[in-house]
Order: sequence, then C-alpha cells, then structure tokens
Amino acid sequence: MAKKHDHPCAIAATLNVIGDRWTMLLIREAFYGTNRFGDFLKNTGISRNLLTERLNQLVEDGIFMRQPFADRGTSHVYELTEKGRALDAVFLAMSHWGNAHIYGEGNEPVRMIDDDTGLRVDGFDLVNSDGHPVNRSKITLELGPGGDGRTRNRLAAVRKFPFS
Amino acid sequence: MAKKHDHPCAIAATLNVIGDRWTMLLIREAFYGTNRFGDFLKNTGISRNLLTERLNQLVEDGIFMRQPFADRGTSHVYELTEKGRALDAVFLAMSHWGNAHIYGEGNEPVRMIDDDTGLRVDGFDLVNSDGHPVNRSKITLELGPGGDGRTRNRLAAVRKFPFS
DNA sequence: TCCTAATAGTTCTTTTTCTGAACTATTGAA
DNA sequence: TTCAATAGTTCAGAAAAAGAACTATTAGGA
Repeated sequence: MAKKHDHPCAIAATLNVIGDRWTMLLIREAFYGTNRFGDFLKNTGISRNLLTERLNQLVEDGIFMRQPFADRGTSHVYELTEKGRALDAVFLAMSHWGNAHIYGEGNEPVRMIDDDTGLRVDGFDLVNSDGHPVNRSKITLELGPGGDGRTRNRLAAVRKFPFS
Repeated sequence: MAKKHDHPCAIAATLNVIGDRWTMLLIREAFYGTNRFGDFLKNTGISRNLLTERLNQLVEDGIFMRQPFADRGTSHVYELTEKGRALDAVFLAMSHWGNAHIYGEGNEPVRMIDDDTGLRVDGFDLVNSDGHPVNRSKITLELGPGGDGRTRNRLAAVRKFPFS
C-alpha cells in the first residue's frame, strides 16, 4: 500500500492496514470463508500481482495466517488471525452503512439475520468497559497514554462528537 | 478515487465512498469539528489538489454539505450530512480496533469516555430490528431484494460468519 | 479606489501505484 | 514423464498521488 500515515491516531493506524480499495474486500471474503489465492482473485476482481502484495502485507500485519496446502501446485491457505477476526466490527459497520445509505431499505443485496429471533441485524450499541450501554451523544475524547503534544493540541480544539 | 467496485455488496459500495487512504481521515476531522479547507489540509497532511477532489466527491456523494462562508477570500464550510454522520459506527469501529490491536492497552493516543460513568467506551453490541442484543456467533446471511445471481451463488457457498 | 492578506482552488511535473497480460515455478495425478 | 492446476513474478502502459508553483476571490484598510 501507499505511504503510511504517521500521526498518533487509531483511525490513521487502522487506515495504514485496511485503508485502500481492496483490503476490506479481501477481509470480507475471508469472513465469507474464502481462503485460497485463486478464490480471492475470482471473487474480488483484484489483479494477481496486487493480490500477492496485499496478502503478503496482511500476513506481515498479522491479519492473515498463511499455511501450506497440498492440493495441486504451490498452494496455500489464508486464514484470519484473531486480530483479523477483530475487524468484524468494521465489517459490520460498513455493511450496515452500505445497506442503509447506498442501497437503502428494500434494496439490500445481502441481509444479516439474527438466528435467535429471525429479525434483521440492525445496528450497534456502544458499550463501556463494564459492558453497559453508552449514550452515543455523551462521549468525551481524552488524551491517552500514547498521545503526544500534537494529540493534546488536537483534542484541545474539540472534545465533543456529533454522534447521533 | 479509483475505479469503482461494481458488484452488489454493501462493503463494496461503502468502499466506493470511503475506500481510500484519505477519506476516513477527512471524516475523522469532520467528527472532530474541522470544517474548513485549510484545516483539513493542515490536520491530515493530504495534498491540496487531492483535498479539492475528495471534498468535491464527498459533497457529490452526500457525505458533506458545502456552504459559503464570508471570512477572507473564497471560503466554504464543509459539514457532515446525516448520511455522513451515520458513518460514526465505522469511525468508532476503526477507532476501537486501532486502539486495541495497533496501539494496545496502555498505549492509546486518544480514549473515548462515557460521560455518564467515566468509563471507557469499549466496543459494540449488535442489535436486531427490535433493538435487542444479537449473539454475534449466531448470524446468518440471507439474499436480500437487491441481490442478483452472483449474490445468490456467493451466499450458497458460505452462510456462517466466524464472528467472535 | 487600490493594495494587501487570507483563503481556496488550479495547474503542472515527477513519483508511485495499479492494471492487465504474458510468463515461470511447483507439485500431484494420470 | 507429461499434464493440469495452482500460485506467483515480471513488465509495459495507464492512472492516481505528491508536491510545488501559480491563480482567483474577497474583506478590510491605507
């Protein structure tokens, strides 16, 4: 991928791993069960050389594990690591937003169903470290231990989120 | 941005809007309260010509509203639309993942605090359309009204998510 | 009125990345 | 030992991004 963002920010850091046109599509495939080079290729439309590069990078970043697979030829299996599976929240958020705001109600290509009730999965509640729900409009940003002067200045300007 | 993904998938559709190195960073800035060309420029490090192009695209995509601002020179104010604010879930998911899996506990540059309890915001619960919690490991994918033959074939292969 | 400063945006060149196609390598099975 | 399947490499052309210089617009002040 391109040059990395280098300021202390979790969004920037995350974009350094998944912030390009293809990576989240590869991770979507992994969640769908795809684990072979050729299947990633076929199901996403990425070019071969980019796929090679992206898979290598994702293995290096600890998102995929690569294991030999004795089939025909030189085969490997790519599986999500725990760190990779933890991207499920990003997957779900993007999936929900795309359904709601690009396709719109009644036009979703794929829906997620809650097996227990048969109802559609339909959003998220934020929870705090006690597991209790958080009011999305009452969140404050705080300088963390990994922040620096830039972070402090940045937060000094704005602390309230317009979450809804 | 680059060529668009063209298959019926909410992730692909979302990537067509935010799937590049800079866009989520601009949206982060908007959540932080940034609304002027020069401030986006300064706070992200994007180049001027790309910023112009991205802002135009985001206005076209309905993520930002652009309004005249009488200051000095030819000024505008960029504000998130409701569709843009709805990306808060993506923002929160990326933010949480970056903190947890790139910086790690004790190294977060920025933390989100639940004003009501003072505790850290620490993840998401999925909810169904009744607003009730969903067991993440019990979700099924279903062909939606906007799906096509490709979608059907795709889902036929795998229906269970390895969410954790 | 004219100049200046502030802001936003454009243009242009160079560098980097992506695309797409052809080619190579490895290995199991016939 | 040849063939087919798979993964991966190489390379040329196209597209996008980076970075710097330049232009345009307008408020305010001399």
